[in-house]
Amino acid sequence: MTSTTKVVPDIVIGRLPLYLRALTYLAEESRELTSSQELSDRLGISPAQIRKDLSHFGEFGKQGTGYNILFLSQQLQRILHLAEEWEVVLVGAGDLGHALVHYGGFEGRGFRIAVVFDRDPQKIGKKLGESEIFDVEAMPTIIKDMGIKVSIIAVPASDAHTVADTLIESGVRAILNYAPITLSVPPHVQVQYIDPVIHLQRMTYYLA
Amino acid sequence: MTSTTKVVPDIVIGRLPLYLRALTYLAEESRELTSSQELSDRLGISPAQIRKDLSHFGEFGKQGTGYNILFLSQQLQRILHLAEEWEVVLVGAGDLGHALVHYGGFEGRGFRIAVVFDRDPQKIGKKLGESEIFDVEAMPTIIKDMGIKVSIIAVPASDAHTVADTLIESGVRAILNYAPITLSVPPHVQVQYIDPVIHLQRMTYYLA
DNA sequence: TAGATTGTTAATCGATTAACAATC
DNA sequence: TAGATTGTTAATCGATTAACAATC
Repeated sequence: MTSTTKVVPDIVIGRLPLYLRALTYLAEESRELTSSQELSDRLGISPAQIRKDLSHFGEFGKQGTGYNILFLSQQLQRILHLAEEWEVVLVGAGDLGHALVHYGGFEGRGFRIAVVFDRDPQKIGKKLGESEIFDVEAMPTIIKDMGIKVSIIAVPASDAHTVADTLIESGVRAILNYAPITLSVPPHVQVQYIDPVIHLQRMTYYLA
Repeated sequence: MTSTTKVVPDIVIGRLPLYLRALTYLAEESRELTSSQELSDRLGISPAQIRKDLSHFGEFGKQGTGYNILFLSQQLQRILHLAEEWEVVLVGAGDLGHALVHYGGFEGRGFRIAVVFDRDPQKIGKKLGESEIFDVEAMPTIIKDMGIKVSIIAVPASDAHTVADTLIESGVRAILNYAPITLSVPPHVQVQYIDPVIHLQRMTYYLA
């Protein structure tokens, strides 16, 4: 019998970034303390669940007082491995790629788009954000050299799986996939999906 | 005692668009039939769960044979209210707004960005996609006139809640929110969120 | 001290899975 | 008929919630 390491449920992990985001807004309001009740009001997640989620990782609050906002933020950043900034590789320099590079929301939240690839010769060599656009052919070399572990796929669906395979063989361990396909990846690789149509279709079910 | 209408769990509704997307790819391969096992292989959702999910809405397959791809697609489109195309209002004509308008992925999947708003006088009056960019001040009038029910928020976080409130008072019932804040909305309004950083932070937890 | 709020336990609730009769 | 696969039931598994002792 091997030891059964108590794993924190993935659904709990998925809520931690929401807690962190809410805490960041509270900190901007120059607040010092908060409570599971206040976080609940802001996030629509029950106070009991917030306390239970946090309890998987330690004791971060004080009875009668609540949570110190900066302290809890720091702890969540540590738990989520956001103490240092992750360099991100972006594949796809189309409209979406441009929007992502010019998006200010990565800064201060743990990520920086450090290198961009595309396969279009018209785009290769041009500057995009802090990076030049490189040929996808150069992906394995450059990604390995830079030691990049986090990626964003913003290419058409037809190219996405090939790109994912190349990213993985280049050492990438996390993929944020904007292409509307499910990727098949080995267990050590994390994948998250963003497909706006999936979200819209989920809502229209509830419309008369 | 009021009658307890058996409600289909929201988590089930959330998977239906994935089934529909997979079926669309199968149809493009000119296939006629599929099975819960094949959908499982493509989606990473168990065959039992797929069958159970579908059983909430009727019997769409044949024992020993499986599911007719076009028939099941049609049924899912009907269930999700995608038989007709929804006109969508986009608020925010920045980089993200441009990317969304030029994104080809809405067509044929039930949505069309029919009107765009921004508050920047430099942008108002210019063309974006099939719409002119209108002043956000005109939102209530135009949205009510057009009878639009579905929206996308692509403005900075600081403006997002005001925009959401205006959308709701204009009759919108579904909001896809790209701003990194949780919205507080009445129960008859659906909200879905897209924040790439949340997805990235969820993955880095698993990276050494 | 009185009031507030945590961390945790146990109960409840809900979702997933396994298994199989029905049947194409 | 033999093989395949659905739809459904019951069992299992896991997540959420309620409640409260501990304590700031």
